[in-house]
Amino acid sequence: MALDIEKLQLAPAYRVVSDDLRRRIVAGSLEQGDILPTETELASRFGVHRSTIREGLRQLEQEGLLRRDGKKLLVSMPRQSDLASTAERALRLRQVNFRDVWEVASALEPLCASLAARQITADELALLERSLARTEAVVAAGESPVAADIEFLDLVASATHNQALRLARGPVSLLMHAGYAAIAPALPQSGPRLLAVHRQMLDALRQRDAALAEAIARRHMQDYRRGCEVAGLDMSLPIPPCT
Amino acid sequence: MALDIEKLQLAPAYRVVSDDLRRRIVAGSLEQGDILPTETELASRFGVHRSTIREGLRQLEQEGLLRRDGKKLLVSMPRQSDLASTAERALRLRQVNFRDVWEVASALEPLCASLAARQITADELALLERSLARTEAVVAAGESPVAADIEFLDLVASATHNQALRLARGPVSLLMHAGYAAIAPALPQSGPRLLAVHRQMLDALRQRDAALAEAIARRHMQDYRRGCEVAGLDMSLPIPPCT
Amino acid sequence: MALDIEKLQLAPAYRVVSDDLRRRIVAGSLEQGDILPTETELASRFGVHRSTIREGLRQLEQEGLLRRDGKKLLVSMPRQSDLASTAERALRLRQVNFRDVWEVASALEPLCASLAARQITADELALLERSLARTEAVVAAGESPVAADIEFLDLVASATHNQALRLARGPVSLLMHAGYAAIAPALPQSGPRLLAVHRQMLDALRQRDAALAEAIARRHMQDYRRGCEVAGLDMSLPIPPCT
Amino acid sequence: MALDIEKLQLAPAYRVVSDDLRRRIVAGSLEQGDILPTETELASRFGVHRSTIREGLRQLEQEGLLRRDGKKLLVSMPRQSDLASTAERALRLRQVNFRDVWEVASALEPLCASLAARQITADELALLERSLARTEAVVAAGESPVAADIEFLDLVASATHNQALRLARGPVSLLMHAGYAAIAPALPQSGPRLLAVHRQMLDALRQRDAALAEAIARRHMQDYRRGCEVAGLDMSLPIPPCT
DNA sequence: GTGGTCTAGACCACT
DNA sequence: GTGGTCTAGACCACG
Repeated sequence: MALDIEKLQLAPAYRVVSDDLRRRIVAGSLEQGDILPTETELASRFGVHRSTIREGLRQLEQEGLLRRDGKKLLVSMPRQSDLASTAERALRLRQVNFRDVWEVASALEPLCASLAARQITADELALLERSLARTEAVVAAGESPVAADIEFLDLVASATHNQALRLARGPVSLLMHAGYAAIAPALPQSGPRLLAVHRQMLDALRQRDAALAEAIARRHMQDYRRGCEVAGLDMSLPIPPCT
Repeated sequence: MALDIEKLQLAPAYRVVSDDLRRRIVAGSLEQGDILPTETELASRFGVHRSTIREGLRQLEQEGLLRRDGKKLLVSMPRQSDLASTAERALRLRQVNFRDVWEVASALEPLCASLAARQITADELALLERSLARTEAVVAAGESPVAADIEFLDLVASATHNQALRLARGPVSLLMHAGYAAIAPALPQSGPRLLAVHRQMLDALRQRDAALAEAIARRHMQDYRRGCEVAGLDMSLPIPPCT
Repeated sequence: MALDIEKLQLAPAYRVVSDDLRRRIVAGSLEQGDILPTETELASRFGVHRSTIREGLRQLEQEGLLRRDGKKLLVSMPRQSDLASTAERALRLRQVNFRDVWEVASALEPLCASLAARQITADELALLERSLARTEAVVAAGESPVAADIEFLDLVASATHNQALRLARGPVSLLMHAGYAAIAPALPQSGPRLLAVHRQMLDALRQRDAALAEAIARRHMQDYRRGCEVAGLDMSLPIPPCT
Repeated sequence: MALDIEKLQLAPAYRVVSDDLRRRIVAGSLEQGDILPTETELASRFGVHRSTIREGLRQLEQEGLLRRDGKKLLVSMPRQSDLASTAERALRLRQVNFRDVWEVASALEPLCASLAARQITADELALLERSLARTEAVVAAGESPVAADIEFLDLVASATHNQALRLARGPVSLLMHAGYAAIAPALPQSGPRLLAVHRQMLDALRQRDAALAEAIARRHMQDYRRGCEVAGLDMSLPIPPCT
């Protein structure tokens, strides 16, 4: 009597559902923008209860592969911003400090600038110009230029057309934002200084001058560090957990 | 009779639960490794149904703040590897190409090397030595050195003690891995070459020579690009969606 | 977007276990008398908890495919007697009456006798002789001959080598037993009368005289009915639920 | 000091539960169709864990005294069909052959017919008429009349109002069905022939002619045997173990 | 919220 | 050590 018994592996129904749909999305048999059948329909197709379907869909939504638009359930790409905020939260929890973030940003932002100078389109230049105009208004009004800087840098990053780069700098950008917001009030000059940098960067990009753009970005990052020193901020301090 | 009725809390009960627990975790009153009470216990403490508790816990699990070990529910930090694999999947779906990934890696890996040279501990050096020994065995056996390279670089990244950097390079590392695996079979010299780089890097780190380590990392990244050329791989090709 | 989704079929682990083992038994890869591994061993082989194994084994035990002998778990055939007692209980619950049982017995016992006369072996004849001897002792002692009659008739039924017949008459025999036991005390002659019938039957079987054996069985059944009349028993009364 | 110690209660808790409930059912304090409290409720009433309750309930379910309808647990009688299928499986495992089954059926079906002729009600006659009409349609369509024959004979058996008889013939009927299904395709005349027998039987029952009904049933059984001969089926072959 | 299922671990009795 | 029993708690699917 030789019993050759295999180990059982039992996947719960909701995981079978989510795995099946994920496979179809990744494999391309469900394309971005496709509308899924109703939950009831899916329930009857899979032969399980609607709750089970919902449990599976929940997972895919959180992965960003599905998105709800009104009542419709659309196949979608995970949004860079969703991933960024998740990562940002994780980093804050791990008590990442300003210096760590700054170090990474110092590597990525010049790369962004350099690549953007090579890849940027006219449309993207126009977007940057509009952003610059808004920044001028903000600075003229004496308001905090932090949000404006973030917007500008995000646009530059977009202009690289490098998804991996955008994804990598996403959370770093958010955290730099937080750090900058902490010191900006103590630096009355930060607004005009920022504005000048943005103008130089836009010029460099217009001229497709990658080396110049990169140098400006590098200087911009140095400004941050100098700002911290001037403001008396210890870069070893962790960025506080938000929320 | 004047009824002063409070505005209804529109936050669903499960969100109250998850927010409360998240606050305790973030505030440190629940520490990493702590075991939560049973769901039943939580349900009675919060005065809600167990299903509600479960819904709240689910949210925290997906945030990575809770982790199940067997039946136990422990407080935990989000794992870098989880975030990395999610991000990796997203990038593959967006059909990121080898060049994009390589560009980012070329910025981050030298930074890793440089910082690691300054921050690495004796223990971490020992880990790298063991990794190198394994790589030697793998290369001697003529097996693929891809996994060994990944392991080595991950250890270097850990030695920076920079969470932001580790998180940013996580998905990039996974994708480089995939790209390297695609070309390695066509490059019989890649094993010995890799081994030499690892040895040089370990030496540089031992000597705390940041500039040298950075230079080696830069050269390592150049090797990748040259490998692609030799293997005839078009770096504009998207990395295929896995799984 | 054509979604061709298969219905999920999720078998619980304990059913996978029982189905797997049942298949092996029915297919013959586990033979009657084989000893199964311990529950703990099975649990580790299947990769599930012992409780899950027990749940699966329970099913097979109740089907009669497994039997416990001390600590050992043996592969076995379902026993006719188990099925009979289950059926007997069901019939009592449904308040089956003496007449119903008698009617069925009147059809089956003569058939038993007839077939036994054709199929009986020497060994079986010997068993019947020993049974007859015990009956003589019982009757001589003035004890109740009910059990003796049951034993004799069961032996005759066995001698038909017809499993379907044995199974069909099983519960009927048990209930006749109960009915007979109710009236026997009121019939002092029943012992000797029974003994005479057994002797005649044994003779008929020895001579392989199917017609005679059948006639004797028929008469035997008539004796039961007459006994009821003599004892003043209303055959429409239900046989009481036992236990 | 005299210690009078009672024998320990060796009955396990789950058995106390099942015995208690069985007693209530058999005694009638729980009637057929009554709904039991939830398992949780029973657990708290008996003061044991839910698993223990479940163990007890399982026993009663397998005895057929309880039945689940959706989530409800109702008191019920054991179903003849459950017992029949268990017995059928046992017989197949024991490799019962066609002849054995046929022999028993030859004794029981005529008895059914005879008793039914005496006991049948107007309602039951109407059911038989409807069954006959369906059979006519099936035969006219050239489909297999096997299921129709089973239905008709089961209705006749029901009309005897003899539970013992119905229970005894249950598994035999199932196995005859299997045997008939095996040969029916080879007998193009079997449909019309069957239809004629059903019509005659219905007439005999309408006229309450027990002797005629019995004779028709006897002939019907002979038809089966002849069918086997015509189809070239060896009646000594075992009916194969199903599933 | 209910039942079905699974895991985990414990204690006892046998042996 | 093995099986029998019991408790506890958790996950899952359904409604």
